[in-house]
Amino acid sequence: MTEQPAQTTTAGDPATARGEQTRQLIRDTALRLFRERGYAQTTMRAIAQEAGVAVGNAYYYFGSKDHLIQEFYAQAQIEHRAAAQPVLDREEAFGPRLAGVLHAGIDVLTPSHEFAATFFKTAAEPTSPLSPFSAESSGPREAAIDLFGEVLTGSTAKVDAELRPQLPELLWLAYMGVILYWVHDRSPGQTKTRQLIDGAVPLVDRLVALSRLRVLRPVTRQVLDLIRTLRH
Amino acid sequence: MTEQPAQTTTAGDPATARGEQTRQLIRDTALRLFRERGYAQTTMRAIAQEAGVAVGNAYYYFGSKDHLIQEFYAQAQIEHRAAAQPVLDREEAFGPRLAGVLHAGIDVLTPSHEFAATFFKTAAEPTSPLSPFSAESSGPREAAIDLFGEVLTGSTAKVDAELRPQLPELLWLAYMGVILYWVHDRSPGQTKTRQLIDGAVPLVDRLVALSRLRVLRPVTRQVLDLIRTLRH
DNA sequence: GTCGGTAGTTGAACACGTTCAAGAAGGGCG
DNA sequence: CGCCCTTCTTGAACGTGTTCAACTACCGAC
Repeated sequence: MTEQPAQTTTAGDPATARGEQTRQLIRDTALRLFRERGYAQTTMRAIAQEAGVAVGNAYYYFGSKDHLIQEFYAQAQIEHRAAAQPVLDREEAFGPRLAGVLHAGIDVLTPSHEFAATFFKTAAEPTSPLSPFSAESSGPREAAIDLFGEVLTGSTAKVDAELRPQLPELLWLAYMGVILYWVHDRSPGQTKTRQLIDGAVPLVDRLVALSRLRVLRPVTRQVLDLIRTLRH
Repeated sequence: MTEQPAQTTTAGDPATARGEQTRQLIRDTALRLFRERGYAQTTMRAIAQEAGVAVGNAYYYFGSKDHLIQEFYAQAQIEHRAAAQPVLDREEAFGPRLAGVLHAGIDVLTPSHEFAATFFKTAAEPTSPLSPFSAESSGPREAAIDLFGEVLTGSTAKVDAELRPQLPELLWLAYMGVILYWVHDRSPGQTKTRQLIDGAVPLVDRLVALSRLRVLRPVTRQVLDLIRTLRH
């Protein structure tokens, strides 16, 4: 609450300084209210009032209510990366690394399960900047794909040479599938999602290993060709 | 436009007669405007005005604007069924039957591509009655699953006995995946989606055939166990 | 210090989805 | 014909996300 005239955050912050505090204040207030009351129940007026600013001020920093969700995205991605670090340090085999990173992602999201469920509708709209496939989301998305790249590069797994460059993105896609399941998961504590991860990872692991077999080469190539055709 | 006091539609219509005409008028007007202007751009006031009724009247028949989408669902499912019939009559092999039914589904949806893209956001919300997984959508959903059941039962394909009962629902799930891709497909005429179908069907076909091999039995069983655990 | 311009801030106003108290229409029954 | 009850219809009013013209705070230039 006390005045903080000097920039105390990391030096060289590229953001223009003046409104940065207000921006963060609005963002933090919004994310807190989203968690407390849910997305639909949190009005822009409530966010503004709670943050002690005018409604229009929130719109100066965030183009719409939806854009506040993108802040949630970015933060979740950062926390996911941090939560995954111990796993990447500890595990060497591909399977445990993948499982660990997937579990870490769900760990991070769990406190926001109810809230996330309601807001994922916005993310699903293709034209929305909130879509995980959109250009506006490319930052967090690429960071996430890189994370799955690390799952791979740090592991002892031997992967088909053609498959390898595609695999991080495919694993990210699988992660999106896990999240889609998680969002719909009404089991207590989302236990089912954990079972999905533990059940699917060994299958993926086996599939990746099989992709190197000579007999399966044609199939592998067929699948990869299809994927290359389909991705943008 | 002329008065039509007597019930001229199929006799024994279970709906209460009085407001049925109004209901259909509102529904048809809404679906037309959705196609013409898009979902977000069509206001409830516009629907009411165009249909010549009061705004509140639309809410007497449809709980919300979203509920009008469910009408679209139902209609699309019926048209899909009809469009699939020739394929089911003509083809015998599993692959062509599946491909034909998938293409028929996209055929039916194509005129509404833009509109569908915007409204799928609502469908993605788990708590929404519009979710394809929701109880309220069980009618169209089960009809769709049955359609894929017909793809299977009418075909000459030999399927693993354990897999068979699960397969229709899995094929429907794959169809949902195709639609998800189609919604995001920005290629002219959604050509990419057609390529997805033509590329993925042979793989599914091969996979289904392989499921019977003794060597792959453990994997098949593992996958089926996982699915059984996960579905509700 | 004063001026000018940019960055930041305000809150009333707008369009929308939705609700609801009030009423109209219709039909069965005496 | 008059009565009552259900079904249907109305449109003003509410709360929401969003916009925007006006205003204020700050900072460098002279």
